[in-house]
Amino acid sequence: MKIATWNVNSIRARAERVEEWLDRSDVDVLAIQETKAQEKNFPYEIFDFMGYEVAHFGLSQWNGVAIASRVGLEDVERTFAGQPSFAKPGDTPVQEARAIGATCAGVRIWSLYIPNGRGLEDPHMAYKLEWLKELRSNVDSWLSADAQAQFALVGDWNVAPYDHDVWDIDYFREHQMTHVSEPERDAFFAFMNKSGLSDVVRPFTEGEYTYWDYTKLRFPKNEGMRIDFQLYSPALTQRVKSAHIDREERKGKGASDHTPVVVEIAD
DNA sequence: ATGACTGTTCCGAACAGA
Repeated sequence: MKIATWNVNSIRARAERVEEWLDRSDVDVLAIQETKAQEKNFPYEIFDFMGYEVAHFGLSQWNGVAIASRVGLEDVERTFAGQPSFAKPGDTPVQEARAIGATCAGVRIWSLYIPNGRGLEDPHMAYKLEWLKELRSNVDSWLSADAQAQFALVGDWNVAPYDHDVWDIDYFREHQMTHVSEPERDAFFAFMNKSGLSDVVRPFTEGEYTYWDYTKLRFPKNEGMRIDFQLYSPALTQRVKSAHIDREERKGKGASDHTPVVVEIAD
């Protein structure tokens, strides 16, 4: 079984590319982030046509996550327990469309779009860190209920865990950029070090990126970042056969700025 | 080429991404 995650940066703008990619990638489950669509605008027909069931969670033109599967799609959950809300001062707090879970062929899949911290001192950074903390508390409760649980947390984590996960760490430090700060990295590594999950893609793809900014010719120069991950529970990690990052999909006109990350597990 | 982006909203400037 193949499980993929892909931040598509608008499902409507990317409809044709998503359909073509599903056709050639032969994945069984695709976790999607940044659909940028409300429910009524989601192009369900693409997935019907390609033989996938799909569950979407979208509240506005921002965020939006989905899971498409051709091996079953059960027990869909929108938001995780205790998922933090965000509100601008004076506005009503809202749980944003950043997490959707479903069980596909016995594997619990979560498609996740971790908040962008925006700036090291920005209120969104505290939101991001709290969001990761609450997510990990769910992981701990799932594993304490069943140490053999098979689940996958996949998506756009908006964290570059190691210095070599960005093209030039000095550039990031000089510009006081997010994604590489110690608190963000601590929050990310806690999923491995404290909760026992595994980044199952890195061993097969070290040195590769998953994202390249549209500006400044970042892709042709291969000035990218590794920020999209698949983190698996211990029992699911045992089933991993291989993984790859589909750099080809970033090429050409009309590509997303992120590219798909694919894992194959034993049936 | 001495700079070079993409998307949504409801028609053009604001916002967001990272």
